[in-house]
Amino acid sequence: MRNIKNHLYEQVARIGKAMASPKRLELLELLCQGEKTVELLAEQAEISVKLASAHLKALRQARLVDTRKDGKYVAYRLANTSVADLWVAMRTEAEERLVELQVALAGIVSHGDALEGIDRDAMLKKAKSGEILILDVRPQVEYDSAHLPHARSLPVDELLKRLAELPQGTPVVAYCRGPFCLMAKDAVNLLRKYGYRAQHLSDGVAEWRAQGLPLEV
Amino acid sequence: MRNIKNHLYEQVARIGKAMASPKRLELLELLCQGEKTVELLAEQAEISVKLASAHLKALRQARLVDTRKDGKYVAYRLANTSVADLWVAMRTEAEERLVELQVALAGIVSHGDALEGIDRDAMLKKAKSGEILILDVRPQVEYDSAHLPHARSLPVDELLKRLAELPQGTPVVAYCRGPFCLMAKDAVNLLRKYGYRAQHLSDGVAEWRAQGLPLEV
DNA sequence: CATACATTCAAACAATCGTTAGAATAAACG
DNA sequence: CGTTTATTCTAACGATTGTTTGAATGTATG
Repeated sequence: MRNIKNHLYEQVARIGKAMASPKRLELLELLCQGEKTVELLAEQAEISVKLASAHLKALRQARLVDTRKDGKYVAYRLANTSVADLWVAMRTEAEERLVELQVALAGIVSHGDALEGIDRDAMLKKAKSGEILILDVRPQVEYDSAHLPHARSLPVDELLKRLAELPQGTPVVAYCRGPFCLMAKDAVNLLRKYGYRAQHLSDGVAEWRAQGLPLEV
Repeated sequence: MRNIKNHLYEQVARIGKAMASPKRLELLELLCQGEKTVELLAEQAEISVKLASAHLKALRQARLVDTRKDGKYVAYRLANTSVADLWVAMRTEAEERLVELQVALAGIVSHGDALEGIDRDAMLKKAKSGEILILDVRPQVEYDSAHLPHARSLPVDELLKRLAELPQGTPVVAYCRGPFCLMAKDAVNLLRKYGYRAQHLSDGVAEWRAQGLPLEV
């Protein structure tokens, strides 16, 4: 009786343990942006390939991610979009409960920089009509994997040299991988320096989807 | 830059770490049933009071639970119902992903015993009209804290001696703390032995609420 | 077939965690 | 005021985890 119960909770704790490491959470968030190789994940999470491999193994043992051999490479992807939802739920809980996190987040976002208390449907409508421009500043491959409706891809690395592509006078809403990703914030800073009206949206595709909103592929 | 990011993920990992221990998960589930003292939690989770206290401390440091001094006792409660939602989300993910858990759960529930693929609104309607009887077999105090609409309290310990209270011929749907709790299953076995038509519902109040369904207090 | 390369495995270390036992608080009650 | 009872703190241990290093696997490509 007690043994059975222990076993049940131990199984759930496997999921918890997999999500109990900051590095693994970062890897999960990266995987929310689409399938990636070990090497790419290691680079983007700024850890060694070996360490990334070890953490990915832990995630795979908890069945949160799956692998696919692609020639020489091993591509990792989320086992299911519900894993992204769980990540978003846990991060949201942390944002609500942990003052330290609130402070840290407040520290990196300047006032007026972020779009808050948004009506997302209204935003989409404006984007559709061209009243605003939604800019996906993540790497192109992540945009290709999935992106917000009506969003245009313009990776933050290329933003400066491709500024001319942007319509003058149209307010820009930039987004990236989510609230912990600083690319959109950087993009907004740069855009403003060049005279654009720009704000960033803290949502990434995972947050968007978790709210039941549509995505484009 | 990297330090900031590390700090952000570390904060979220605090929530993950708190939910990475089977005992703590069991305590969380118990707290989903309402406020409880350390002693009661220790008893119900079948661990020492000291260990319960240590685990509760960890949960409190992750801000998942709050305490309230009640005279001689310290009462713990969930910091918010969203914590229960997170527990349900994580458990659901585990049920979907982990074969070991599926096997274990299948092993404890006999065929035809559980109510599956239910229309919950239809069930409530039947309960309201008296066509079926929803039985809350948890301890009375947990029923008092919150329970399913139209449910009647009849703790499993008292079921045998209070059998007479049940209307003859009305099918019974018993529920308890959730899918990992075996009280409803026990109740169903006992009821059937005495000629009642009975099935158990794997939902507890946390699962019910997580689906956005109403509760009574 | 041999080489290069991506990835994983194995071993090792320090750091952290789960658990128990013993001491310390802190509040109620006689 | 001292005793009892509930809870927490401290210290200690063995077990587990995160990380690095070096070796091993497996797969494309020349």
